[in-house]
Amino acid sequence: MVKHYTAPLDATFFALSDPTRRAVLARLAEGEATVTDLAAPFPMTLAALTKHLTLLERARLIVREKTGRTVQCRLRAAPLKDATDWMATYERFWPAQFDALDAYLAKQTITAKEPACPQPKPKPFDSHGASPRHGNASSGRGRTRKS
Amino acid sequence: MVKHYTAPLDATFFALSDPTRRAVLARLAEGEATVTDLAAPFPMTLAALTKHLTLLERARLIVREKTGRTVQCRLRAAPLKDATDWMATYERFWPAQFDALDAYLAKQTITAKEPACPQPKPKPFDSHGASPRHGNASSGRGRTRKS
DNA sequence: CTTAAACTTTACCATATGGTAAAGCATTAT
DNA sequence: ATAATGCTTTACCATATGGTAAAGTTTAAG
Repeated sequence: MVKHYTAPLDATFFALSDPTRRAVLARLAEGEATVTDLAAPFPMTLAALTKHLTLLERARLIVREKTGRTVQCRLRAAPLKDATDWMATYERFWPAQFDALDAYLAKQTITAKEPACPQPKPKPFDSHGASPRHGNASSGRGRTRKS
Repeated sequence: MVKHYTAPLDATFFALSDPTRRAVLARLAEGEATVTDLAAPFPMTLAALTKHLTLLERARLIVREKTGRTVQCRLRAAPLKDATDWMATYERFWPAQFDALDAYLAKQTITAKEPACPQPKPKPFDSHGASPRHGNASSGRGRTRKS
């Protein structure tokens, strides 16, 4: 019944590939909640949500703890770090951007007289015409409703 | 036949949930390659790999361009930025960590004499070993706090 | 012209999702 | 004791994966 994942990242990325599950994580980021609480916003049965929770738990993104009749769910975001680390490997292929470190170094370069270090300009490999969008990028949070 | 994704992130994360596809991206990070080149390391038919490539293309993580008889595939990592941005929302729930900026500041504080310059690591790609377990210490991106 | 290469497409399969409905099971109210 | 809560589990379905084998298509060689 349960797919055999060859690597933890398989489960992590798969768990994140569903909008309902991402919304559940977003909700849990605000604090633990019961299964019924989590199910409330969605147009699906409790049974369906239980399945999603099982997947999230398998990916170690949440933990469920039964307390009497209810079940408290809590976020466990550690796997997200590994996933982010993996993606960071491809950072130099992203469209141009600035983050805290870039800003920090840029500031150093500008204010400080010393030309810090020759910035390793991310080799433009291709610059794939993608627009140099900056800011957010449609982050999750907004529970993408599926109906 | 093709699943209808409610959001781009669905396709991105799903594409990343398979070790073969992650290995393909790793290979493409070293430069474009033909379908046959990409298929070589895997114990599966070309037809099977074509399916993976179709999924990757659907997620806009690669582009295929037919040149004569062969098809060149190129990486398009832009979607990874959106995915990373989404995960960054949960950074405060990660276990204690150090990223490039932390390391930089720590170094400044501890050995204030060092010629501060976060070296761009050589980027050790796990050659499509399907197990991207490189313990990369989170490369620093992540600080992408919007707002 | 004929054949081989390099892919893609088309059946076909087995399994996992994503859902629902209904039955189970503790636990808590009444 | 009985009924209602809060989940989970068990069929059951439809669809998408992940693969294979075999046929189809271009394009390049001989």
